[in-house]
Amino acid sequence: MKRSKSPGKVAKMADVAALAGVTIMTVSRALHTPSAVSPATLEKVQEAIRETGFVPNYAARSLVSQRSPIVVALFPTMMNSVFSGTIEELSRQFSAQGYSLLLGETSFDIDTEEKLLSGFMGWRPAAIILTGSRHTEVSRKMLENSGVPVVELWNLPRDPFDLAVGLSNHQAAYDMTRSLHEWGYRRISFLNLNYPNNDRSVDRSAGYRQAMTELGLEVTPDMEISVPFGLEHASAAVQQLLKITPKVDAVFCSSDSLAVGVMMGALRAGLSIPGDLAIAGFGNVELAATVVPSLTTVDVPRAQIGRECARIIMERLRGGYRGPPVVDCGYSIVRRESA
Amino acid sequence: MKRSKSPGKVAKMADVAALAGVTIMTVSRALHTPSAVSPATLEKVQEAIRETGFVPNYAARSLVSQRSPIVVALFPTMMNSVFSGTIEELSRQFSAQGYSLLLGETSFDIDTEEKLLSGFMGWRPAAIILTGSRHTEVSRKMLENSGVPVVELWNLPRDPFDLAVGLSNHQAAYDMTRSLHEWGYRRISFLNLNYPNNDRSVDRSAGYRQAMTELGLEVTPDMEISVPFGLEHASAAVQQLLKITPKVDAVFCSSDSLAVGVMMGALRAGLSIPGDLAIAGFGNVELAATVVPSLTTVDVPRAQIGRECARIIMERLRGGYRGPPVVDCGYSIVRRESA
DNA sequence: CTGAAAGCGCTTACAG
DNA sequence: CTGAAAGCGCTTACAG
Repeated sequence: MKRSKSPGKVAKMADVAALAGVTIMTVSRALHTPSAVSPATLEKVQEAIRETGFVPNYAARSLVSQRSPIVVALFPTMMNSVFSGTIEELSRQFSAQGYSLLLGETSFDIDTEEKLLSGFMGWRPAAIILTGSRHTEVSRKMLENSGVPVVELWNLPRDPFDLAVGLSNHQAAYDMTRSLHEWGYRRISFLNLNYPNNDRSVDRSAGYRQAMTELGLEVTPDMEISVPFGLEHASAAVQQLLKITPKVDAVFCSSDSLAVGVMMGALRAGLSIPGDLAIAGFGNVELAATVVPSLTTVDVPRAQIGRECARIIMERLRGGYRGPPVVDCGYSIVRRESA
Repeated sequence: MKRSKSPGKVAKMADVAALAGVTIMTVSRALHTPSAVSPATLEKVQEAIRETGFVPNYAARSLVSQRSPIVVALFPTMMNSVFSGTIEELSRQFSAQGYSLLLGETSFDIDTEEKLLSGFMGWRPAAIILTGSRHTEVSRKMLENSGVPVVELWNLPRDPFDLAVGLSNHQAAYDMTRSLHEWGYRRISFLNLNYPNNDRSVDRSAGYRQAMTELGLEVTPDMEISVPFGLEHASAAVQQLLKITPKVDAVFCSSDSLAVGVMMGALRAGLSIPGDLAIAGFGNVELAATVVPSLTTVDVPRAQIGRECARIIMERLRGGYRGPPVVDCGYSIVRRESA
């Protein structure tokens, strides 16, 4: 082990100041407003910082300045490239502004969300980003007490807690269902995730149903199938799809992950796609364009959602966000081979 | 907006103490050593905490206690379910111990790693988790100065910076190459990621080469192909594979993501798998078992890596890790339809 | 079982 | 352009 264990010798501002022959005030200024320090002094201080390897202590800084460079962001899962795209962008944007992202994974569960939130609250985050708009009462209380900007992602809530950035899941699902109809499919089934507090799922289901009703297409109870998150569940759902009578000719999946699972299950069952069964997804993840057959899906601007979210938070923190509380990033239908 | 903007009214310990009619010392004790407080007082304090919605300020706590409940973890990408599995487990383990994970994404770049590290250092993390064992000089300096446990994941470095948890990528690639040979393949190509500082890639390539040499199989320069991260690049690599003469009968990919990309490119080119081209991956992500044809791959115990990492860090922090600095979590060859 | 004092490492105002 | 003082919200020792 080449490590020289050296506990306690982490440089603090006083060490830098001593080395540079100034007070800590000057070091602090050299860090924050270098223009307010004479060039010669600045040089000395910077040299001392280099030599000591000094990194300011954020705990001390945020305690006294009453501002925290932390933004909390909670997502249902990180195993999904739909969310990863947004996370990546959020991370990039906030890093550039000097903030760190404290990420949490709720597993689609609002009680887990509450637990994570109460743990993260101790950091007095500058802003809080959540997925969806269903939260426990305790969570709402904490968010309210915090007094910081709260952004709900991925949907357009009628009554946002504070701010929201996303798309109309209802409208997108409605459009995709109508598109499938336009492309000639009539017996359209809907495959969903079975998490009750997932407002995206609920809205997509409603959009699907509204379109089906308007189109005069029947939706029997067996046509709406719900499964847990995970490829194998989606793949297994093909057996349920095959039992529906009369036979369905298309399945619209609430996520690309579900759609790929179904596609693989269908291929394995010897079905031809889209001949025997058309498949549509939601999200337009990287795999959707690559898989064979390529996946028809709803493109969600995940990077843009992250960007807009970061933007309105920064504007709010600087005191002046005057835009609408709910930002619509839109979506688009992408037709490929699977439907 | 139902939000009652209420800046500055976040409860602190003094508010709780006042409400409960005790001093902040007693509140602090009620939080940390409830058994040291009389039942009646404890009850009063807990009631006051509930009423005020008090959450302790971690900045203040960690400043005075000189310990931070933050663990920094840097990964090349979060878009990869191989890493997500480890991240999930790390997050679970550390949450249970009262630590928060500060996650960063290096994009396979050690300069980005350095930048993230210097930003996160200000939190005086309790431990630092990195992927791989190539780091810049500046990073090494910072890690050394920090004096905290550093764990390098995903490989078994001969000379770890401090601690390491992973598997032998060299050995695993060697085994897979020999397995492919055993299964009858002779012209085995290797598809890699083209990031120079990715020690996993380098080791896998070396393992492949060693096996090929031992088996007396030729490796011409065109048989080792490198592409950037991203499905489309892997898919496009099929064109290069087809140009190799004499024809290759198998391609061993340095990750499942690459393998799935190649598989899709091959299917699209009308090749039959494994008849025209056998494919093997590395990682055993969820998709590997589901995709058609299912993917032969190297199973990497990603959750176990996270668990072991958390375990040795916690033991070290409690003063007594006496195990080996490098923990081998092993791997296994999983044969499926693609080879 | 409870409390008074000191102080963690910085930044914020205010002087000079 | 530089510095002396106060204090952020807690925990750590030490008294009682």
